[in-house]
Amino acid sequence: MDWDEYMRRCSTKKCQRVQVDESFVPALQDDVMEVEHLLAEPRNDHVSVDGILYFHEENLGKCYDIGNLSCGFEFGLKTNIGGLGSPKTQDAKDDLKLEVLDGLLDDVKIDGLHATDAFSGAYEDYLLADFESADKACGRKSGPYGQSVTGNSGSESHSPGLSGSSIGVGGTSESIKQPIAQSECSNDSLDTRVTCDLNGAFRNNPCQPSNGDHMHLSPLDTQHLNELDNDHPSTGSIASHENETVSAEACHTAALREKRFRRPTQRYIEEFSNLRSKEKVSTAATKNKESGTKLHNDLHHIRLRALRKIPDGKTICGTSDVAFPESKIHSRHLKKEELEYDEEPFASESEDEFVTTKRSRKNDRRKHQRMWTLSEVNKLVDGISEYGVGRWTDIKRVLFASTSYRTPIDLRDKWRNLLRASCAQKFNKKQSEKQEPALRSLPLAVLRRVRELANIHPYPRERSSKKSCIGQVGSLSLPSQSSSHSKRNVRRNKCT
DNA sequence: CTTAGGG
DNA sequence: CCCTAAG
Repeated sequence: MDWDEYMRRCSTKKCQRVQVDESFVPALQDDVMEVEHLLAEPRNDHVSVDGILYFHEENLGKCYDIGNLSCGFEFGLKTNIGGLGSPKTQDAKDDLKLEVLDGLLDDVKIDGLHATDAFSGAYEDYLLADFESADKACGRKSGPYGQSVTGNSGSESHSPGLSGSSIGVGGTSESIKQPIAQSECSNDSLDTRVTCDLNGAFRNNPCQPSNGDHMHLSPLDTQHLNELDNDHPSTGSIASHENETVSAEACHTAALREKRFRRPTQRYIEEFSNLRSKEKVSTAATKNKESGTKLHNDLHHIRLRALRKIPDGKTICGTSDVAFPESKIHSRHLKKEELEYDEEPFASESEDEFVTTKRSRKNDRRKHQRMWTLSEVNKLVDGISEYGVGRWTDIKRVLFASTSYRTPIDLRDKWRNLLRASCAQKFNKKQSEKQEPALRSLPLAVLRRVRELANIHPYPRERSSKKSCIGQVGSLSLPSQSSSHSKRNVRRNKCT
């Protein structure tokens, strides 16, 4: 009954690509039971959309059940929202529904992957990156989100059992590899390709005419998809979609149009990701944010992919420096970003979204320098006071989990600089009033905390030069950890 | 892999 | 911020 919970789960499972299948069923057993009830033949213990859609495809005569299923979803959502008594019933419902669909979509993806190991890598990425946009492409012009799902499942869920059908999948995978190879513009090509596939599936699917059954998904989801797209919040177009039943031809022509001029530029990609991360912070309802984050991450993924395909950073086309601030091709960084990209939820500290790109392109080591904000410094200091100096990885994991930049090394460097700054300030204050540029924006509160911590956790080697500083600061409650005791001892004491 | 230290 | 050496 807990649909809210269910949908939340659906959307949060998004990134855990493989696990979804296992955890899906047990976690949501109660809810799933309803679905099963609606279906005439629940498919083993694997009750995901895949099963549903597969069923939908194979049992042509029972499309009605799908309609029922949709109704079931609708009903559940409605009742749920009603219970909440939210004034924004429509919007909320919209969100929730999208999340459901989103989660379901992911399941479809996963099943497709299971079915086709051969190209799982490319395929997975492709799906993750472009599934939504593809659906958008079709959904916006043609309507039912459900159609998109159906189409995809038609080409994918076939493969495991049926011998001949794997051709379709193979074809798909083949066609996607090429766009990916085109690196930066992969988004575009993939979109159109997927759209085509979808259309093919539609046309071949005898159930297609019956899509009026779950047509009621269309208007709202269309709207939502447009919002997701968020480039053009097409409020007007929704009305036009409202009452018309879109035909398959319409979808087809729409797809063709998409193919012709939908070409996301790099600027689009970048703006998109930035916008996403910014807006999510301020406006977005919490429900929406998973989807948005995913989209954002997808874009990020695309970018990474694009970067990887290019042998040398310099060969990226001219605008790349603007589009990809962190486009320095450095294996270490790529690896790191890739590792952490999925835990990068629209950096809640996107205040510091700007990257200081003052230095330009060439042979510049500090290509993506990011200014440390006050909040970051505070977090760092907190972390140090909690974990001690030297546990940079821990600090990063706990306090900087949301900021994928800022490696543990960065934290350490920053701390080093902070120490230096605090020392310098002390020093300068004593000597003269002239301030070092380093501590211009450093509030005294932070400075004091830094100094305290500097007393408690002497920093390696810095001590020699620092000792003079902190010695003057006054030994707060330090017995005598001065010289002979190395910092290691201090740390060990703290640990144990 | 993580940290320290130096550039 | 980057690189390298050391544990």
